[in-house]
Amino acid sequence: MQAKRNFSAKREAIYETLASTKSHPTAEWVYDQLKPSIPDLSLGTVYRNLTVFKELGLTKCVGVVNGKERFDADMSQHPHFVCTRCLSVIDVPIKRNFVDCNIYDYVAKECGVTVEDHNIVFYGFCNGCREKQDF
Amino acid sequence: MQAKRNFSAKREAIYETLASTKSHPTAEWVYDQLKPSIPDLSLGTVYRNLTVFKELGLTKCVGVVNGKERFDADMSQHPHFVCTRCLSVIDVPIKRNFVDCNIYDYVAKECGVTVEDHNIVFYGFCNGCREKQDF
DNA sequence: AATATTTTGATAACAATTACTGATATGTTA
DNA sequence: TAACATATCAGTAATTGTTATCAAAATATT
Repeated sequence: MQAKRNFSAKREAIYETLASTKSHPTAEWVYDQLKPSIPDLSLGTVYRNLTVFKELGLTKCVGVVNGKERFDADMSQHPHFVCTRCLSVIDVPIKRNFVDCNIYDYVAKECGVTVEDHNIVFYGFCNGCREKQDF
Repeated sequence: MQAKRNFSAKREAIYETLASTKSHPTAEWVYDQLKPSIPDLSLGTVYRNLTVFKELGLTKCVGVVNGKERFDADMSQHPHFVCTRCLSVIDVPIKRNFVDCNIYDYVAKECGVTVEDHNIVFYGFCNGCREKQDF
């Protein structure tokens, strides 16, 4: 369990909303979730705090889907699947990492760079979308 | 060698610009490259044709870096490295694919989806950026 | 040549995100 | 407690990458 942070009520609410979903939401989705219970919440505040969380290493961006940044509070290294039909983003559960330090070293050597992180995204369509449509 | 396509002069020029660079440029970079030799080129035309190429399967988007879409005419499956300092995008050369059909099957089964494509991106800093700055 | 189709430049529209500003809340110090 | 400094915020304006519109120009077709 993480030590209590002295976040403002709104910052805490934004973080909790992000931490309690696996939907990898957009900033606007977080805003829409909280607006009913926090009527004076501003969309700018959501954006501002998502940036704060990124700086604090509490969240990361899992990519830009259809022009919208998608956020994740699950900082464990795991790939994602993006349904190119409904644009949902799904965690790919892994037993152990697809990508290990050897690959970082390989990329470092091949490209003449220092590797700090990586991101794996699969694309396709989810079963919900297959049922709805014929391909 | 690819058969001659009956592309318009501008479409051809845009494609050639993209095909002859490994910089994974933005739409605007392509525009800036061509503007001197094609003074009446419009930025909209570049965007329009980049979309056409995507539909024709001639190019793909390698991701969105700092809010800008980065394009690649190299359709072979290969990972990319993004320097988070200078935002350059570098091809990672591979002998054989990191990700094979077995992994597609694995993701399909674990997530209940159909996998059509994937994208691997490494992040870090390139040697140029290391030399310029102390970290 | 007459007509249809494609492509284009210029511009406006759009949408996601960021910047700004003054107000409010919170923390600190004495 | 009061006085001050700092952090956070709402509301709005500005910015920016991208897309849509539309009439003109180029090209293809008959």
